[in-house]
Amino acid sequence: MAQHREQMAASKSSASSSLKLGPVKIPRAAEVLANQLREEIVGGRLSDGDMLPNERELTESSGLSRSSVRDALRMLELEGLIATKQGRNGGSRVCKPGRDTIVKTVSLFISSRRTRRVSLVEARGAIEPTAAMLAAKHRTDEDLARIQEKHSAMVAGIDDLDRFLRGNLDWHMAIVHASHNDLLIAFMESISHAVYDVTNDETLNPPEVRQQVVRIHGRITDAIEKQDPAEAKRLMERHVTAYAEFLGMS
Amino acid sequence: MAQHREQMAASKSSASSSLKLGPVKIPRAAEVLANQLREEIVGGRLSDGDMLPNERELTESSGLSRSSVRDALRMLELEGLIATKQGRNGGSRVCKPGRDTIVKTVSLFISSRRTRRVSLVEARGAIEPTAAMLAAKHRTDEDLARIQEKHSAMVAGIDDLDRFLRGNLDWHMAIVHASHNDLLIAFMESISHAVYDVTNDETLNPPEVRQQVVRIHGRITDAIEKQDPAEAKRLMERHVTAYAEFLGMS
DNA sequence: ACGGATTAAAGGTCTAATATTTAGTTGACT
DNA sequence: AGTCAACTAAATATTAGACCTTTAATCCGT
Repeated sequence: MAQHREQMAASKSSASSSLKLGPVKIPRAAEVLANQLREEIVGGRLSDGDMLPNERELTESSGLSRSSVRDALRMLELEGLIATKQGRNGGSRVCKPGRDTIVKTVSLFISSRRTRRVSLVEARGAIEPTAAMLAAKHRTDEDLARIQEKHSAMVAGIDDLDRFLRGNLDWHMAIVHASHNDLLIAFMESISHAVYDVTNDETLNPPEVRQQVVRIHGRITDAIEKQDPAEAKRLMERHVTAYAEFLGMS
Repeated sequence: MAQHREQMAASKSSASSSLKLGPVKIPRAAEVLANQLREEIVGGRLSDGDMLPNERELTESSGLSRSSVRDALRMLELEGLIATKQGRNGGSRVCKPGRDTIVKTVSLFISSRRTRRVSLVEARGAIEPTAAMLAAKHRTDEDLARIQEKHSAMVAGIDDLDRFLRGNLDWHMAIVHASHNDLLIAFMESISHAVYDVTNDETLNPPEVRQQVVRIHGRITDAIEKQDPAEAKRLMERHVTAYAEFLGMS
C-alpha cells in the first residue's frame, strides 16, 4: 500500500515555451504530515494545551507508518510546538514555542559561524538602547528592584572578574527583561552568552574600566527608576558604543 | 542488548541533608547521539563540507538501532547543521546553519504567540537605525546600487499599495544587508515578513503618508551614499519612530 | 564518443515486536 | 477510613529487519 510520491513524468506534450521551473522539492512523508499538523496549530484549530491524537491514531488517519508519524512529531517537538510525554495519559500536547527555541538556534548560528566579536557588539548595540528606553517606559517595581539588585551585586564584586562579569550580564539582562518585549528579550538572550564569553578576559576589563562601567550603570539605573526613556536610551547608547570603541582599540 | 537508562534507585542511605536536585532530565537515545555529533561539529573536529559516516556505520559504531540514529540525524538536520542527500554517494554532509534556520524559528515564535504589532515595531526600531549606520559605514557600491534600485521601484509603485509595500520591504532589507552584519540581517529577516503583514492595510498607508515615507527614504539613501553613518542613523531613527507613533494613534 | 540499460550504494518507508515509563486501580494491612 | 505496595493499562521509546526509491557510477552496444 501507500505508494506516495508519484512524480508523474508529464507527457511529452512539452509546450516548450519559456517556462522556467526551479529545482523540484520532493518532500518526505513525515514533512508533509508535520506541515499539516503545524498548520493546524498556528492556524488556531489546535490551541495551547490541547492534546494531539496518539501515535497509533495518527498512523491510522494519515495512512503513514508509525515511524513517519513519529518523525513528524519529533520535528514539531524540536520546533517547540508540542511537548511529548511518555506513559499512560501521555501523548503530545500543543504548546507555544518559548524563547529558548530561538536562543538555541541563534547560539548554534553564532558558534558554528564563529561570528566575530565586533558583529556581536554591534548587534548588542542595536538592541540595548531601545531595550533601556522601553524599560524606562514600562518597568514595574519588581523590574526596578531586580535591576538595582543586580547593580549592587556587580558593585560588590568589582574586584573579582568573574563576579563582576556575571553581575554585568545579569544587570543587562534585567534591563532587557524590563522592556517587556519578548522579541528583544529573545534576541538579547541569544547573544548575551556569546558576548559574555568573548569579553571574559582580564585585559578587556582593567580596574579603571570597571569603575567607569559601574558609574554609568548607576546613572542608567537611575534613569530607569525615574522613568526617563530618552535619558536611559542616550546613556545606554553611549555606554555600549564606548565599550565597542574600547574593544576596537585592543 | 543495550539496556540503557538504568536509573538505579540510590540505596536507602539517604543523607537527608538539604540537597536540592531539580527534576532529572532523562535524555532519549537519539538525543544523546545528536549531542555527541553536534559536539563534534561545533567543536571543529568535523568541518564544513565533511561527510558523516553513513547510517549503517553509525548504527554499528553507536550500538543504537537505525531508527535512533536516523532520529539523531533528523535533529541535526532541523538545526541546520547537516544536509542529507539520498542516493548513491549520498549521506549527511556537515554545513553551517544559515539565516533561514533563525528565520523559521523566530517566525514560528511570532505567529504562534500572536506577537502584538507594537512589539514588532519596537524590535524593528531597535535594529534598523543601527543597520542604517553600519550600512553607511560598510556599504559596497553594489549595496548602494541595490538600495537605490529598490527606492526607485517604490517611488514608481507609489499608487499601488502592493507594489509600494513590497518596495518598502525590499528597500529596508537592502539596507540591512548592506550592514554586513549576519545577526542583524537574520533578526530583521525574521520580523520583516510579520511587519509587512501587519501593516498591509490601505488605511495604514494613506497617500500623504506614502509621500512622506518616500521623501525620508530618499534622504536616508543619500546619507548612505555619502557614507554618513550618524546622519543615516538619525534619519532612520526618526523614520521608524514616526511610523510607530502613527500606528499608535490608529 | 555517445546514450541507454544495469547495478550498487545510499537514504526513505513500512511492519511488527519488545521495552520502558507513567498514571490509575486494587487490595492488604493498619 | 487511610495508606502504601503491587498490579494493570495506556501511552511513548527502541529495536529489528525487510523492502522501496533515488541517485550516481559503470557497462555496453552502437
